[in-house]
Amino acid sequence: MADRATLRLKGPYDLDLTLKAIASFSPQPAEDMSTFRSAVSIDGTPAVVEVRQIVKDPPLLEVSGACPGGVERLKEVAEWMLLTDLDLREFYHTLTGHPKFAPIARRLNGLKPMRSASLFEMAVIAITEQQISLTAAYRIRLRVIERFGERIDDLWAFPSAERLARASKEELMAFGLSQRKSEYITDLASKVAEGSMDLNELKDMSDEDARSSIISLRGFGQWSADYILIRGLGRLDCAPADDLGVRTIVGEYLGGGERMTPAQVRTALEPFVPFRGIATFYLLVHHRLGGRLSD
DNA sequence: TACCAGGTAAAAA
DNA sequence: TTTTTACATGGT
Repeated sequence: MADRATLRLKGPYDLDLTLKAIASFSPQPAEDMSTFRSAVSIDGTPAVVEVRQIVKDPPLLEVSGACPGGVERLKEVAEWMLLTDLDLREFYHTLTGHPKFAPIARRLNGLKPMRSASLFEMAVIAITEQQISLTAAYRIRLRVIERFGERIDDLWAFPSAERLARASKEELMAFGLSQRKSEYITDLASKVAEGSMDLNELKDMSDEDARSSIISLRGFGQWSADYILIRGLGRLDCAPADDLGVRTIVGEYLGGGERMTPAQVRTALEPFVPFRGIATFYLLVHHRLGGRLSD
C-alpha cells in the first residue's frame, strides 16, 4: 500500500533515457528501465522510493513508496537524486551549433545526471573506485553492502557511517579493499558518525570550498573531490580532468582521438563553462550507449 | 601470464 | 621540491 505524489518539471526530461544511461555505467544493469527504484535512508530508517514518468512532455513524474515520514519525504529524496530543479534548456542553448555536441545533445534530449542519496555513500564509492576498474570496485562494494547494509524488499540500503565505523580494518580487507582504502573508509565513517565531519555542509558550499573540504580528508585527492562534486552533489561544472575515462572520451570527441593529458582536458573543456561536468557526462553516455547519432 | 583499469599517500631521490 | 612506489580485484 504505497502513497503517491506527483512532480512537475521545468524543461525536458526523459527518465527512461536517464535510467538507461546510468545503467550503462554499471556492470550489472537493472532489468526494468522504466521505473527508478532505490533503497534510501530516511532519518536512519530504510525505505524504498519509486519514480515513474507518467507524461513525457511536459514532464510529469509519480513518486511512490511507504515511508514513516510520508511520501513527501520520498518526494524530497527523488527531487534531490533526479535533479528535478535543473532546467536543461540553458545547457542545450550553450551547445547550439557546436559541430560535435549539438547532435549528441539532440540524441540525448532529456538526459540528466543522477545524484547519490547520501554523500557518505558517494564518498565511499569514490574510494573504492580509485585506481581499479569500475567492475572490480563494484564487486568489492557488493560484498561490503551485503555484509553491513540493510535489506529492504529486493534492494540493499547502503551501510550507515555508524555501522562502517564499527567495522575493523581486517573485516574490510577481507572484501578485497586494500589496507589503505580500508583505513580511508573507517576514518571517514568515524568522523561522520561522531559528527566531526558533516558531509551535508558541502551542499551549501561553492565548488572550490567543497573541493578543499573533501581534499582535507585523508584518502581523497583531486580526482575524488571532483568525482563527488559531480556525482554526489550534481555540480554541473565539475569534471575530474585527471580521470582516465574523461581523458579518453574528451580526447576522442574534442581532440585528435588520442587520450589527453589532464592539462589538455582542462583546455578542451574551457568553452563549456559553466557546464563542463554535464558536458563530459553527455560524452560518456553517448559513447556508452553506442556512440552513433542515427537512432 | 602480464597488464591495465575512471588514484593516493608515503617513501625516496 | 619532484619523482617513484605499493596497493587490491577483475577482465582480457
